[in-house]
Amino acid sequence: MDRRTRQRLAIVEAIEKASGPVMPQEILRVAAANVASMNLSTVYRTLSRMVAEGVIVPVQLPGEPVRYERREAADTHHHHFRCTSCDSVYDLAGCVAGLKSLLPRGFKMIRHDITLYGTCRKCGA
Amino acid sequence: MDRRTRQRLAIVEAIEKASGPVMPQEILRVAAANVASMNLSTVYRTLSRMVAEGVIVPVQLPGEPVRYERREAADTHHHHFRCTSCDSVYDLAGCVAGLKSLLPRGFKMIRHDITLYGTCRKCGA
DNA sequence: CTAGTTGCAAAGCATTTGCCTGTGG
DNA sequence: CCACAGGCAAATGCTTTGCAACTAG
Repeated sequence: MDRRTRQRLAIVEAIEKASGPVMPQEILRVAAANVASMNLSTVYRTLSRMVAEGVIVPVQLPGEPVRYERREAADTHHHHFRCTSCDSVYDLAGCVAGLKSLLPRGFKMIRHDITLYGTCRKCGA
Repeated sequence: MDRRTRQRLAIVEAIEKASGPVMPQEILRVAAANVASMNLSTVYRTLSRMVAEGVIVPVQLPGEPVRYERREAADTHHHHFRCTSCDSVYDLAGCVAGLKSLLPRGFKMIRHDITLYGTCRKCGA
C-alpha cells in the first residue's frame, strides 16, 4: 500500500472497527460512509493487497463468500462460529485434540478448519 | 424425479460411481460420456431435485464450489479431507470430542463442520 | 511531474431461470 | 396426448480486469 489514500484508510478502518470477520459488501457499506466515492472494485483490490502484505487474512466459511479479519487476530490459532440467526461470525479461541485420529492410513494432515453453527448470545435469548 | 430419463439415470450413475463428493462439472463430464446431449443446466436441476428428495446432500468446503454425495454416505456423521495436491475430497469416518468447550458462554452449538487438508495416500508417496 | 490509484464498465465464473421444443408413460 | 423434462441462451451474483482520468508524494 504505497499511498495513503482516503479510500484505503477508510477500508482499513472498517476492518479494524469490525467485531469479527467481515465481507467485502459490508466493508463497502461502512467505508462509503466516510468516502462517498468508495467503489467495490477498490475494496476488492485493497483487500487483495492487504492479504498479500499479510495485514489481513481471508476467512472462508462453507458455502459463503469470503470474509476478512486482521492478521493479528489470526496469529493465535482459532476457529469460527457462525450464528444461524443473525449471520454474524465470531472468532473462537482454542482448538480440539484428536483430529489426526480421523485420518485414514497414508493420509497426512497439514491444516484444518472447524466451523461451529448455532445461536450467539444475542440471538439465544 | 417423476420420469426415468436417460439424463437422470446418467447423473445418478455418475454420483454413485464417484469415490467421494463430486462437483457439477465433474458430473457433467462423466454423464456426458453416456448421454451426448447432456447439459449443465440439466445437471444442476437434477441435483436440486435429488437434494430436495434427500437422495444426495451438498458438501460445502471453505472457498470452493459445492460438491454432492449420496445421502446414504451422509447418514453416518462424518467430515471431509481435501487433498491439496490432487484436489480430491474424501469422507472421513468419526468425529472429535470437546467442540462445545470452544463456545463462549451464552452460545449454543447446533452443528459443526470440520475439514482436514493435506495429502492423500496417492499423492503422499 | 508521474507512477500508483481509483471509478466505471465490461468480462469471468458458477449457478439459475425463461421459454420453447422434446418425450416418457 | 400432454405435463414433465431437457436444451439453449439470457440473467444473476460475486469477483476480477482493462483502461482512462485522478492524485499523493
